[in-house]
Amino acid sequence: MTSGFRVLIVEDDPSISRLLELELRHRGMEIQVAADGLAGLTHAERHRHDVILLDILLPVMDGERMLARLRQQGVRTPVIMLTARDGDRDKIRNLEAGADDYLTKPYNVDELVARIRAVLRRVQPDPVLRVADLELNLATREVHRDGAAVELTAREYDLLVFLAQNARQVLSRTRIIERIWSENPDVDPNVLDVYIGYLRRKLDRPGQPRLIQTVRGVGYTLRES
Amino acid sequence: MTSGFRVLIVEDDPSISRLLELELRHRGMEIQVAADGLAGLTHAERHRHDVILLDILLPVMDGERMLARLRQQGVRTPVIMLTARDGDRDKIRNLEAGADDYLTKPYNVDELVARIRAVLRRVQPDPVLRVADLELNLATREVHRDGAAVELTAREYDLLVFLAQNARQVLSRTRIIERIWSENPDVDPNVLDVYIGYLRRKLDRPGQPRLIQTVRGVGYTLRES
DNA sequence: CGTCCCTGTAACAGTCCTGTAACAAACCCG
DNA sequence: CGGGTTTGTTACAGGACTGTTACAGGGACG
Repeated sequence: MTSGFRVLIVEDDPSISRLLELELRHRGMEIQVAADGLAGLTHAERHRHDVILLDILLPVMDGERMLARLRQQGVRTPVIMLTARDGDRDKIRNLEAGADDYLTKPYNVDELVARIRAVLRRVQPDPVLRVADLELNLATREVHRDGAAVELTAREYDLLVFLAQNARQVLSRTRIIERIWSENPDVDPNVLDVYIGYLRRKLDRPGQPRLIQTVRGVGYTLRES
Repeated sequence: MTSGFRVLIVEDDPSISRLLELELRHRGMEIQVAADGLAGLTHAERHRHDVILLDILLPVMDGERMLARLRQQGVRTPVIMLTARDGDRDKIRNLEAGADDYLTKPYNVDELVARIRAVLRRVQPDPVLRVADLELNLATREVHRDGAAVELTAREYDLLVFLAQNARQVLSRTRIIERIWSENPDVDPNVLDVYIGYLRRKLDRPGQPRLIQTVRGVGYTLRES
């Protein structure tokens, strides 16, 4: 599977980019789209992608120049060129500019996916939930805060996952308790405060902003600032 | 976290729609079913759904036409196409008509649920209430005035939301108190003035027009000028 | 069968919100 | 202009809500 991969599509024809977007998203990838070379460059600099699909013919800044700039700035994200042209000369130029592969029109989606996989040649990453500098590996149940491993008990972990899955949302005390203590829905509600306390003690280092915020009279929320 | 979502299924084969209905309802979603495109269109126009599952092959009006009409009328509800066909041509056409994802037969319910969640996650922006330069994020309970974050207590927030939900309307003092102090309906009515004062102190910067207006002898109203 | 650690309860401490009260200001109307 | 009514402001005490710690029971595991 290819799920979890972040793909940047730089393509000015919406009917093509939209199709690619849908297809790749359908296969579980996260997609961003840029409609010209400059926007693509900005995107690529600001975010980390696993692969970039780059059309040659683009307004504002063409694919070749964009690629050249990108490499010049040390961005090594693999690039697959999308092109109508099929001449050897162009292929050579693209590869010299730092492309990793290319695909000629008309695009066959299955072939494209195969090439993406080939280019990545990476193991499927575990599903990871990230909020600020918190990382929850949902496959291994490992937890890291600011790179440091954190050991959690089952209850603590479930609670943290629920908070992280609803990051930024304010979750009411009752909703959290219903969800995390569903086997025994009328536990002493104070147990929630206790476990929030456990999590804070394990997650927050003095000096860092505290990750779990109290919203007095309502509940709790997990957020950055 | 799919509970509470409203799903419209447009599918003419009862054995399929019934199965989907049971499965999704079992997961806590609210289901409506329409058996042809025209009925589906009517449903979709009359009610608000969180996602529409749309079969391509339908009597009376096929899925593509229904989708096109829907989009034409400005309905932006996410649509997942259910289809037996798997050709690129069809995909392109659906995409252009405004579909958000698709699923090919035979349907796997878990996959369908995953796609529903994905679509909801992608599409659903936080519900935000805007009045003039005031922004209330009802999901995160964040409040901004003219871009600046404002910290409110629970009572203050509830009061402001009520005012904002009825912006421009003049709300009588009794109505506000009945609503916001419903647990204890015979508080000293002065408490309302006090809390209006708190809100003004936090929301208004000297120089800005004051957001909450007094309507003497009646109550208060939230409006622009 | 024993140990260890997780879990939930309980009791207490601390914080911050809330509503009251008293007074000041603004407004209305004669 | 002046009295009366309505609204605004401030200070404050009580209390609701949250945080913390200690501990007993019980389950998992060897």
